[in-house]
Amino acid sequence: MRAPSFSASTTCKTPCCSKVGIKRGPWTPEEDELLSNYVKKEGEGRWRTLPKRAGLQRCGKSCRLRWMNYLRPSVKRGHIAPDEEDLILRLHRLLGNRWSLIAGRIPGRTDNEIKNYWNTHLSKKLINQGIDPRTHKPLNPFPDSPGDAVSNAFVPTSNRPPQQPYLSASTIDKANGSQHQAIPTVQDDIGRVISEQEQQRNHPIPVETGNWQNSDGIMVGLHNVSHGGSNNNGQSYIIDNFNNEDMFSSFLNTLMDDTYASPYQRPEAAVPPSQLVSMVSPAVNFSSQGAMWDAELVRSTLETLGDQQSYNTNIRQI
DNA sequence: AAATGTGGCAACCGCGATCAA
DNA sequence: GTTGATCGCGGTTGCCACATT
Repeated sequence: MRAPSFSASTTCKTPCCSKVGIKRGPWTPEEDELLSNYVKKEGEGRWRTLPKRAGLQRCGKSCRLRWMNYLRPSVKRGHIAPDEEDLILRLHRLLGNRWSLIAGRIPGRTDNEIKNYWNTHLSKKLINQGIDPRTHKPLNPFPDSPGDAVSNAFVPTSNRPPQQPYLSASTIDKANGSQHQAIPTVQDDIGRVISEQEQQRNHPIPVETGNWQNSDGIMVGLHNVSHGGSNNNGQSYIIDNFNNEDMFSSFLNTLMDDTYASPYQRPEAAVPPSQLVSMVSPAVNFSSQGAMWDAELVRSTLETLGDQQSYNTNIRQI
């Protein structure tokens, strides 16, 4: 918590924060009430002019943050339940540090809360379990160990030099400056696709948080795929323009399914190659329509898992 | 009991994206 | 096409509370 203060001039360059006399620091109950009443009456948005209209000596950004992270009625406060924690872990593995996207799939939780929880609890927990919280891969220096099989399931190994850490594109960008072009990861691509989907719909894509059965034939028969995502190497992943939300949610759930995406709680659980094949083969079927699962990823995953038969049967001839 | 260290988290900051003029 | 305002996001800071020395 910060001590309350009034800014004479801040380092924030936006006009809303450069005003002299803007209050900073923790919010008082009176301010909360003013803001809460105003937003309930007038609705969200127009944050720039809101403070004046609501009678607050705060900048618009501060008002928005307070509303979004604390005052919104839908915000659920308090202890993060084990199932929420598992969901955060799986979504982070899928999406990286895209806190707003993760928060959009955990009802009542804010991006700030999830980010804080990750930084203070989950990253340490993973380290204690010998898992790199950035990459979700084992911290051990032997990348060919069996434990990597699960982690490699969604890592485009062909896109990056061997043993290079699985950093997000933005992290690589910042670390390298403009010297090197960032390599988009699968997390980046999936995050981008989800963002685009959500922008088209103007609301988050719902995701079931309960048990999800990875039945045979999932996504079989999915059509109307107009184009797929691709990285700098021209490799395609998935998948734009699902023809309805349920299919996209099913796909996302497929990626998050415990049987192959949650090694944290059940590290002994093996990934059945046949399950991976059933997961990816429908996407491969789409290749003729312009979208496909990265074949190299499928190949390397299945080969790592040592199931050449499934690979030969389901993938190679396509 | 006082000093110091650490954890937790609300709030701030700066940047990029978007949009309207 | 350009510019400026605004919004939203992710990273970071700084303060309080509690634990440890």
